[in-house]
Amino acid sequence: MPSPLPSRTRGPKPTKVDPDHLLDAAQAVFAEEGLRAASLRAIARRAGCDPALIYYHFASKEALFLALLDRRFPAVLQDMARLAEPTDLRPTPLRLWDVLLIYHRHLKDDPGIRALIRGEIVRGAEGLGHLIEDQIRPMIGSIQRIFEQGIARGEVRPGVQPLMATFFLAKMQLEILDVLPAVLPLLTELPPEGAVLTGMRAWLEILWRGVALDPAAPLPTLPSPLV
Amino acid sequence: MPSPLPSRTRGPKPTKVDPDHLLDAAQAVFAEEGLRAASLRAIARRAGCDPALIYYHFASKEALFLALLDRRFPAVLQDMARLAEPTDLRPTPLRLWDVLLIYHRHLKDDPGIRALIRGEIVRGAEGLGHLIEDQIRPMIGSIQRIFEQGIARGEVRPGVQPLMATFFLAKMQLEILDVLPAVLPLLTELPPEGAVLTGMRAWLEILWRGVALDPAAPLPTLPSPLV
DNA sequence: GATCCAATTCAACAGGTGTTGAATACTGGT
DNA sequence: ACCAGTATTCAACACCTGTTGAATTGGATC
Repeated sequence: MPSPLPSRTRGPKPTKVDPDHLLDAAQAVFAEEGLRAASLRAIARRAGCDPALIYYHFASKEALFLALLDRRFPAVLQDMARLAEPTDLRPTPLRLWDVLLIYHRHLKDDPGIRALIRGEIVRGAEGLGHLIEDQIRPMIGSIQRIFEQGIARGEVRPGVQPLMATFFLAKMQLEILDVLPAVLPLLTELPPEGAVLTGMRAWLEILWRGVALDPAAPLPTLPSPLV
Repeated sequence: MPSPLPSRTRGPKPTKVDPDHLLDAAQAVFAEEGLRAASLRAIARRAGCDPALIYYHFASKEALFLALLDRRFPAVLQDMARLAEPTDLRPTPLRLWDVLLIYHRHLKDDPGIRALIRGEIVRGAEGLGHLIEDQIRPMIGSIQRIFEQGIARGEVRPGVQPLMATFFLAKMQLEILDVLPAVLPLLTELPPEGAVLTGMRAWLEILWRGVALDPAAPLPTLPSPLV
């Protein structure tokens, strides 16, 4: 026995750890710990592999995070773009409600990405330039267009600035998804379960009355999200 | 010369480093780096002293942060309580505008505290219990009362839920202070200087029309903040 | 002048971080 | 049977973190 101990743990596993599985783990850890506090070791532990393996699939921690975003954003962007098509002639409040539903559908379970859109995108993370250009700006453009079409169709007050309204609509929805379920039970006796949906309806009602040309007109019934 | 070198750097400085100066430095670093990333070494560097000195005045990093909050909150709370007194018979939109102005005045230069109110308060930081009980809950209560009084006075729609409206009003103001100056130049050619005030006015206009009993009534002129 | 205390720094600790180079094992092709 | 390539781990690097105990100094008090 010349060699001290032939270790048997190295080499490929019976079932490969594909990059998508790593992204799942990363998403979960980012969600729990926050962006900065999430460590590669924690992510690797979650994925059941060694931290070094992450570097086999991704160039760095930042690249891992960017890959996470690149996986999620296109679907949101696409949904939003479809919603903004001028051939959609439904009442504007219904379309705005759909904006909220799209966020709800795609971002409900991904606080990491919400945190990014929320603010992390502003300061730092140099590699984000392409994301802002390719995904976020068009997404905002889509919502903005819904407001513009609403003005043209005589449903929205002409005094409303579409970009501001977009900012308000989207930002608040992120807050509703993020903190309302945590904050509402702190302030009332309400259970957190219905908090998000309650908040969304209350928000759209106030926002719509705020921007509508005829605020006295009744809101159409807002369908619940499909679960 | 028996001793190698009698160091002359130790001992009290000619001018004492008082705890308030440490808090100033801490606030600045928390603002720039974010809560988690702000290191005691960076704070000490900013304050021009050794990291260990921080432990002479504060028990831990968390205690330092809590002291920072305890220094800022009472003034906000007091302003808000005064504003909510039922003897204030000015039009409700003017009072809501004052809510925004109070946030603007006290939190404009303190992103660390804004970040805390925004979300950090939810997850983690065990020592925050007393703050929520003593400062934040009464603060929210004050705003809520303004809405309730507005309903009683026939200015606000009775359908409006005061707590939800409070959440929307305050949350959005934090977003306006926080990200609007950074995000607006990214999306338009507008300079960041006027972004906050423009955003605040646009926000109050939409929110007020959204909650007013008579949304057609014109907004009173909103005074600019005193700088 | 000796003594005490408050204020400050130094040097180190233990632990965590992102990252890398080398070693290893399995698989498929020739 | 060899070889190449792919996927995986190990062990270490340099650095940063919050925190602490001991050492030091200056001023006030006795």
